[in-house]
Amino acid sequence: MDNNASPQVESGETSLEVKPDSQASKKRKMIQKRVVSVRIGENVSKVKNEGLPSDLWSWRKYGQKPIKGSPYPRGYYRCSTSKGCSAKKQVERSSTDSSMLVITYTSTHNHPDPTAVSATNSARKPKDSESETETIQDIPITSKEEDQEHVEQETNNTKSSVTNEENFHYLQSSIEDPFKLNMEKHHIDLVLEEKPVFYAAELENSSESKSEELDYFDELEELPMSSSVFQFTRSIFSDERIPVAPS
DNA sequence: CGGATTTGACCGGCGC
DNA sequence: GCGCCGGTCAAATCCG
Repeated sequence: MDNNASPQVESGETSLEVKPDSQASKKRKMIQKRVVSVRIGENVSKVKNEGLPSDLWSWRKYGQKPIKGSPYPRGYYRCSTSKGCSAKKQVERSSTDSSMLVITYTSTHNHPDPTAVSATNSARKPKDSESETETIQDIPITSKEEDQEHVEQETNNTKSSVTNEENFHYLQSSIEDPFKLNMEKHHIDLVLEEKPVFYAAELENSSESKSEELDYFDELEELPMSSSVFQFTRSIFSDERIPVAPS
């Protein structure tokens, strides 16, 4: 079941994935969302090092639904650390790049970092951060998308600094439809295994976001690697890699 | 036995 | 007004 890349038969939309219309549409109310693109290797099942900085929290999956336009389903996670925590996370796979993970964080935590109390910021727990891995293994990593143009394979090529910049802008501008990126066939040539390739923060002051702002800032503190990520991203442009988070 | 995960159904919003 | 899509809840199941 590897060549089955057309499970979009839930509504009768037998048409191809060529549906460049699901964009420019603001779904519901746009709240503050943070989209983090992470590139993973094929041996993700075993690689359980420090995943995402925000993954320190415990996530409980509360739903999963196939997304139109993507052969991979999207997993919905909720913070299980605290009962009153409204923090949510959405993990989905790239439609063209099965090695690319798109994690969307919504809302914020209402409790202190549980790991920070025991793991601080220099040591991590070799047990958590599995929610990510599980989601990955749940999806067939068999990248046999020859039905289109198998162009995402060459993504490993090094020397697309320009492309990187484009992607960067794209992500920053269109955070609500990262899929467009995939369609662009321009991927970031990263050589990382499980490191955030990109970090975008989108604040939407629709009407009244008073406490939310505080939360947002508070969250920044939760991400000790946020600065590192940025630094890392910049390094990519210089075709240079820096060892993040020493084991 | 408890907690987490899974899968299906239901609801809400938006588009046409 | 109807249909489509995304998101959430709830019950059942599995694992620790």
